[in-house]
Amino acid sequence: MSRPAAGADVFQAIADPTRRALLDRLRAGEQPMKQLAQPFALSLPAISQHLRILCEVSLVTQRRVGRQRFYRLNPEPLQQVSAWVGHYEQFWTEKLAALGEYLEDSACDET
Amino acid sequence: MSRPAAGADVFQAIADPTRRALLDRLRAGEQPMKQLAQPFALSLPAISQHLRILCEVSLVTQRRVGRQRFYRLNPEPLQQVSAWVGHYEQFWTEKLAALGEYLEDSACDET
DNA sequence: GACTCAGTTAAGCATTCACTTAAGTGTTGT
DNA sequence: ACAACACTTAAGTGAATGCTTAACTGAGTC
Repeated sequence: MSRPAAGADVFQAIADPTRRALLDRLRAGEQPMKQLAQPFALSLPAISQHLRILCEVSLVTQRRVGRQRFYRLNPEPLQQVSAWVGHYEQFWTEKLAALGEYLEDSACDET
Repeated sequence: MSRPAAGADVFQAIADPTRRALLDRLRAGEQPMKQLAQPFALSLPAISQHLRILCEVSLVTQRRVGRQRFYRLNPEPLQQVSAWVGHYEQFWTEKLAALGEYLEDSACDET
C-alpha cells in the first residue's frame, strides 16, 4: 500500500508534528481543508493523508458541504493520552516537593 | 545508519507501545536492564535500543553498578505532552457539560 | 589470565512513513 | 454540456523504524 496508516493508534497519530499542528489549528473551530492546509509548506495530498489518519483514530470528523470538506476536532481520544500521562504527574509533583524540602534544608545549612 | 533514532522528540518516543510499557514498568522503581526486559518477547538488543531512545529524550537515566546498568524513570519531559494535551481538556469538559444539559432536557421530554 | 555475565554496538533486513506528482471523483458555475 | 474547483486516491520514492543475529566491551569469577 502507498498511503501511511499510522497504526490506528492515538499515540502514533499525535507523534507527527504536522498532525499536532493540524489539531492545534482545529481548536479554532471547524474548517475546510484548504483553509486548514494554508499555513503548511506541504502539498494538498500530504495534508489530506494526515487528516485521514486523524480521522482513523477519530481525532477529527468530516462534514461535506457542497464541494468543500469541513474538518472538526474531536478531542475525546486524547483522554487516552491524558490518562496515561496522568500516571506520571505524581512523579514530577513528588520531585518538586522533594526539591522544596531540599531547598528548605539547605537554607538552614547555609552558614 | 542502522539503529533507530526516533527524532529526539518526546511525542515520537512515547509513540511506540514497547517504549510506553518500559516506562510503565519503570514506575515501580529503578531496575537493571535484564529485569526490565524480562516480560517482553523481544531480544535484549531490541530493548537496549528502545532504552537508548528513551535516554535521548531524557525520559530515563542510566546508572552503572558493577556490570549492571540500572535504569531510572525521569518523567519531566512528559510535562511537554501533558501541557499539549491540556489545551484539549477544556474541549471535552465542555462536551461533557453539554451532554449533561442534554440529559437534563431530555429527561423532561420523556413522557 | 581464561571464562562467564550484563549489556551495548554493528550490520543487515523488511516494513512503515511522509512526501511527491499524476490521475480520479464529485460539485458548482456558465 | 463543459470547464473550474475542492478535494481524494493511486503510484512511486527516499528515509526512518523496529527487529534480528553476530561481534564487541567491560566487570566480576575461577
